Parts: sequence; C-alpha cells; structure tokens
Amino acid sequence: MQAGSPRWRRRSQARPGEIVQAALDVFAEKGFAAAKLDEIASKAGVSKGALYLYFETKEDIFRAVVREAVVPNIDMVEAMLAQATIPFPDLLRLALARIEAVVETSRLGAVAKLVIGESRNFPELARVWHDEVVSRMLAAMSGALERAQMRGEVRLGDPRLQAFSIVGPILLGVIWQETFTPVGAPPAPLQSLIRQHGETMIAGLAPRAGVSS
Amino acid sequence: MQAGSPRWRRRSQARPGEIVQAALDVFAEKGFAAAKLDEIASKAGVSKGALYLYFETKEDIFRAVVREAVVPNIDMVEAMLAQATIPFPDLLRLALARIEAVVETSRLGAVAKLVIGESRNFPELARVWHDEVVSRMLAAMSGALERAQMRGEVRLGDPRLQAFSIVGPILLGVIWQETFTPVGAPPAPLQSLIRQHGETMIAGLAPRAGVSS
DNA sequence: CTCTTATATAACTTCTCGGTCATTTACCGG
DNA sequence: CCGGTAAATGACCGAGAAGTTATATAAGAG
Repeated sequence: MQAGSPRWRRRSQARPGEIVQAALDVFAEKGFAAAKLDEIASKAGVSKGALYLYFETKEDIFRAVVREAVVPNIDMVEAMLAQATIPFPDLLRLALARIEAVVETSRLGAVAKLVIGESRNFPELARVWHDEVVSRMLAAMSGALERAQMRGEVRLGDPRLQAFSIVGPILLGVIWQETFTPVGAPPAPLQSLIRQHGETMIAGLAPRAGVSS
Repeated sequence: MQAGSPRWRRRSQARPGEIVQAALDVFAEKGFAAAKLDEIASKAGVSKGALYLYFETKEDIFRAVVREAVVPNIDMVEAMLAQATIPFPDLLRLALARIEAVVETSRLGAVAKLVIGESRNFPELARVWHDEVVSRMLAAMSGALERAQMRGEVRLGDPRLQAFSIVGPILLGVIWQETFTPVGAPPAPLQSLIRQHGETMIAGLAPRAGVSS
C-alpha cells in the first residue's frame, strides 16, 4: 500500500464552490435532467456521496448554480444606468460596454439558456431569474430612458418597449453563441454586434427633427 | 359488455399527426427529458405501445415535432423580403407584421425554446433549425438590408448585424412570453413591441442627414 | 358470414440514475 | 502516539420510465 498520497483530503471549506462550478459545466452542457450526479461529482474531484454532505438534492445543486451566477454583475450595470447626469448616448454606450464585458467574462449566457429551458420545471427559478436579473435590468434601462425622454434626449414612446429593443439583440447574440456556434454555425461577433446596435439605437431613439417635446 | 362503442378504432392515416401534436404540447411544457411517453400517448388518445407503431424512439418523436414546426411559415417571410421594389421602411413594416402573425399563430416560440434548451443533446436538430429557419431568415433580412443600402435607403453598416438588431427584440419577446409570463410576470405585449421596435429601427437605420453615399 | 391481418393494447422487462448508508480514512487535540 | 470525530467513500437500493411482446379486436376481402 503506497503511503505517498492520501486517497482524499478533508476540505470542507473549498468543496461547495468547486461543486457548483463543476455542476455549472455539466448542467450547461446537458440541461438539468440529462446531467448526471456522478459526472458532476467526478468533475469536482469528489464522490457522489460527498455531494450530499453539502446539498440536499440535485435540484438544490441546480438552484445554487443559478443563484451563484446571478448575484454579482447586475448591481454594477444597475448603478451605472442610474447616473442621471450623463447625456443619453454616452450613458447607453457605457452601459453596453459594461454588459458586453459581463457577458464575455461570466457564464451568464449558459445560465440564461438553462433557465429558459427549465423554466417550466422550475418555476421558482424562472421567478428568481426574472426578479433578480431581467426585471431589474429592464427597470434600470427603462428608468434611464424615461428620464432621457423628459429631458428631450430621447423620442417619446413606451420606455419599457424601448428597453426591449435595446436588450433584445444582445440576448439573441448570446443565445446564438450558446446554441448554434457549437454546432458549426459562424460565431456571432458579440462585440461588434453590441457596438453597431448601440449606434443604431442611439440614432433610432433620437428625438425626431421637427418634434421638440 | 357494452357493444355501444368500440374500444378503439383503426386510423393509421390520422395517427402520426395527432401524436406529433400531442408530443409538441408535452415537450413544450416539460422539455425533452422530463416528458413522459405515457403522457404523450394519453394526450393523443392512444396507448404507449401505439407510439411505437409510428416512431422508432422517443428521440424520433422529438425530431418529428421540431421538423413539423419548422417547415411552413418561413417561405412566406422569405418571399416577402425578396421583393426588391418596395421602399425599405414599408418592406420592413410588412415583414414584421407577417412575422408577428406567424409568431402569434403557430407555436414557433415553444419550439424555439425547446431547440435552445436541448441543443447540446440534439446537435443535429440545432443544425436543422439553424439551416432551415434562423439562417434563412437572417439571410433574407440582410439581403434586403444590403439592397436597401445600395439604394441609399439605409445607412451603411454590416447588414448581418443590422438584421440581428431587427430580429433580436422579437426573440426576446417570444422567450419572455414562454418563460416568464407563465410564472406570473407581466406579459410582453408582442404586437406593440414589434411595432414600436420597427419604427425605432426605421429611424435608426435611416441614412444620416449629411451622408448621401 | 367468416377469415385474415393490420392496428392497438396493457402488462411486462430492463436499465438508468437519484439518493442512502455502513464503512473507511484523514486530521486534530490531548 | 493515540483515540475521537468529521469527512469522504462506493456499493447498494428502489422508483420510474423507455421500450417489448403476447394477446385482443376492428374492419375489409372474398
């Protein structure tokens, strides 16, 4: 019997994070139902039994994955959009750059795909995602739009719908990247997509020539 | 023993369609893995065994569902966008109205959600969907945009990205409706969303005042 | 009317995978 | 050095669902 290396180590501190990380990988690739706990465990360098030292059920792990991915990132964008002093075009450019960075850094896209796909089976998760991410995002965006409208910097219209117009193509780009690119489709150039869309929107939302409030 | 009504009828003609229809309902609600064949069967008014008279496996049924939903609808929009004679703003309004009708009539949204959610488990389906739906759609749209650019009706820029800008919010609206509305979120008003977005895009894509090609 | 066969059934088999638990092992305090 | 215990394991179990098959029956041909 080799005494060289122990068969495992006790590290109750680090485990949960590693497990959630591994679970994100597997869930993102397979979806909830098709993801196997054995695979998550082995990817986390742990036995299946160990998962149950930290989580109650498979669903529990899934929830943790989604929450983990949600929490940060949003605050930043929200705070940025709240700045009332900046002229709208600049504000939008800043916010979009921020969003672009978040999307490319984190695995937000994969999680979004998960939530969308499993929304019927996990209504509360869809709810969390809605309340904590999408809704806040949209509220911040339409708030900024509304203020810009009152200042005459943006043409009048339902600010909520305008926010949809701004965010939509980004979602499309992310989904594209997660769905079609791995299947051989040409990648969606997120960066240029977001930039050009931003400029288009700035032009499209500019107040009409003749109308000044 | 009542002789009133036979316990079942022979209708090999009608069955496959009914099964696919029922399967779409169940898949849309549960996703692929969580959908039970017994449920599909009973919804189709048939026993589970009967499914295997018409399909090889569960996956087979899933494929049929996706393909069925894909085929029609696209041609129409494609043909519309190919019309070169109409000025771009009118063309866009027409196309968007058409898309709006399709989206509200068919269950395209549900299928899209399915394809997105299961793309990793069914790469060939993601491929089919890409080639037959998304790609064609995008190609038609950017074709129209490119021609409009050459006529000086649309500001210069990557027509593919412009197409993303146009289509993105519609996807967002559909996803929203399929994902968040059933969970209690306010519905996304698809009609007004598409209309306002169309107007915004028309304004945003209009050639810049000073630049005339 | 009856024979034949395609059509349908429902009980059965098989297998996968989430979850459990008796056992083993690393670490730490005395 | 030596228990004591928290941490981890992996063999095991059972539910549940995909897929099979022996049996029954509707409907058309002769």
